[in-house]
Amino acid sequence: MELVAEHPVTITNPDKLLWPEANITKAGYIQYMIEVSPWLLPYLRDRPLTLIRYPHGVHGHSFYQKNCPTYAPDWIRRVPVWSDERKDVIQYVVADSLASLIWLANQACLEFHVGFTTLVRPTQPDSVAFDLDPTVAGFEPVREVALALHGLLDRLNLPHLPKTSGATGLQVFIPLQSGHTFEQTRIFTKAVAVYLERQLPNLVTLERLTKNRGTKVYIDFPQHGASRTLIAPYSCRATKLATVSTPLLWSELAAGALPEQFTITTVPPRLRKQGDCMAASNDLASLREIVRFLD
DNA sequence: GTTCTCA
DNA sequence: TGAGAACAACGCTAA
DNA sequence: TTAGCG
Ligand SMILES: [Mn+2]
Ligand SMILES: [Mn+2]
Repeated sequence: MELVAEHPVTITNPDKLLWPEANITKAGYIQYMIEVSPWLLPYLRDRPLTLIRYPHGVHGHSFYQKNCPTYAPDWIRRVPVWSDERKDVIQYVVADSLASLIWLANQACLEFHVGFTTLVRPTQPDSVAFDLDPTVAGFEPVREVALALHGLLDRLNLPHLPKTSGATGLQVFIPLQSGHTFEQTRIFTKAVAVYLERQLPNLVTLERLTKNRGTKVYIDFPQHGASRTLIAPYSCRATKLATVSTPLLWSELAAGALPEQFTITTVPPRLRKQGDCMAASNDLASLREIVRFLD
């Protein structure tokens, strides 16, 4: 089976079930990519990809892939990035077209993870994210912590919005003006996390050891770092329900939205009807004043 | 999913 | 001819 | 330094 976008792509095993419980085949996954590409591609632009591949579906063996396979067609964009530890360059894939998305989907890349910088300004984070991870099943504590964080960021007059991770937690993003450093964002994220832990001691933990977290929500503020990544907005997750990392309105979160409501099936019609609430706001934050005060 | 290597 | 392996890796932070 | 984490 062959699909033609900017380039022709041969689809192998289009009927293979990648998400059996959700009844999503590879062809269905590619259809999702085609439908959401206008909203997904902007979040992948100029960002080296960390991919997670599931060649035999979400229940099969998986592996991370950073280096672009040598057999990829030459129109797949590769960007060399030096890796200190490996003492070599990694040829990262950067998705710059629908055809790239389709080719990666055929490779069973189910998850697309990206960092906080782009190739345009590789040392400057263009957003801050608070990663809220529940320790035990149940979304209500996550919602409660997120809404408290919302109140705080509102009082600081910083633009921000939530997105489901597609797994069990939530991320709160602050889009930044250009010119910030990771040193500044580290000071800020840590101060906010410590503040929330004090404000909600029964609900929030900053404890690194899982066994010491009890049933609290872990504010994973170290996840905001130079070489760290988070699931990209509108990327699928390798979950039973084929959930999607989905930006939400605060009103939706306050009204009881749940991560499992946003899936490969529900997200395309949502985007067609309501558009992308993350793209809708173009307000950028400056942390300079707050960081100067904290420092 | 695809390629490569070793039986 | 076919089975099996490889396909990432690092900063953070507490101890 | 390393251990444990994501
Ligand atoms: Mn998370
Ligand atoms: Mn996390």
